[in-house]
Amino acid sequence: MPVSVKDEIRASGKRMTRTRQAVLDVLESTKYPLSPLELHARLKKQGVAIDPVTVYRNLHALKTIGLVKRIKLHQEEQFRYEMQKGREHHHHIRCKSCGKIEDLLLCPLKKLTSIIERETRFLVGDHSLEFSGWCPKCH
Amino acid sequence: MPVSVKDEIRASGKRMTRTRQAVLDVLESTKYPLSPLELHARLKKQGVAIDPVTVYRNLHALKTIGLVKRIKLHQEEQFRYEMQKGREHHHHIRCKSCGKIEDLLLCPLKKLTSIIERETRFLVGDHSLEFSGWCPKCH
DNA sequence: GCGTTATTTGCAAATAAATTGCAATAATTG
DNA sequence: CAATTATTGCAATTTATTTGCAAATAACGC
Repeated sequence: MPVSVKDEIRASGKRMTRTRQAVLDVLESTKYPLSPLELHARLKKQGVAIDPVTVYRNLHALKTIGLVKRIKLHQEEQFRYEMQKGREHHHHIRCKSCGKIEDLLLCPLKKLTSIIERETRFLVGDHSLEFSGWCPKCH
Repeated sequence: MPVSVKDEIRASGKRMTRTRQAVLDVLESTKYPLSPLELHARLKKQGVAIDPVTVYRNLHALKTIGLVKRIKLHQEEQFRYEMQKGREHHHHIRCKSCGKIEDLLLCPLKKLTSIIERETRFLVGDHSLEFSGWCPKCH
């Protein structure tokens, strides 16, 4: 049987709360990574009473468990979060004009790790790749 | 004859000042991108009297002209700046443990633009790629 | 060189994103 | 249902960055 999100939270010693569930629901239903304050704004619009600090803390907690991933797009000032559980490895493209963000499912980098490890003597753990340009509406 | 940095600054209507020169000198002599406050700390250590705000403003101005590039590594909170003029297209690798940053001269992405443009209907302008892992000292 | 003018600088203050302390609240366990 | 421990909200703090404004200083013409 599949391990539910709630099970994973409980297994880590954390609890499933009303606000935590609401944060997860928004992340699950959004197709691109959200900043903590964007996420808070959505909850507010839905009528969910929650303090911005609580959003920050929940995202941090969920990241610690590995349920969500924190990313920073290289033109932006804030962090963004997206669901990690059940999602394929992917990257993003962001419109320089309107800021629209989309997922990219391709990844040309899987074969590259050994080359980089040989060149730099680093042990490679992760990578981030981001494209930017202009979305269909903006060009 | 080659166009000097000072020429480019003058050509844009800006001026070459003592502090601007000092900021450029540090950027030219550093092999990895610096945050504004790191850069300010180096100047201070060198005995250059300069306000942090002036570092910020100079970096902004130099970026506007295209002499320097502003980047954000995806694990970090602050922006970093590096010389752009005369530098090859490159990416970075950052140690998850000590934060050490190195340049990577390879770029496997040049051929990918057309595939992404077809898939997303974005017009691709730029990309950023970053690896993270553990540097030789940290593993 | 000297004065004029527009850019640049330093200081103080303002923003914006994220974090922390603490008392009150709410979710689990027995 | 009571006891324990995680979580929440609020206020305050920290960190990175930006802005307003008066004083300082490059650059240009004479």
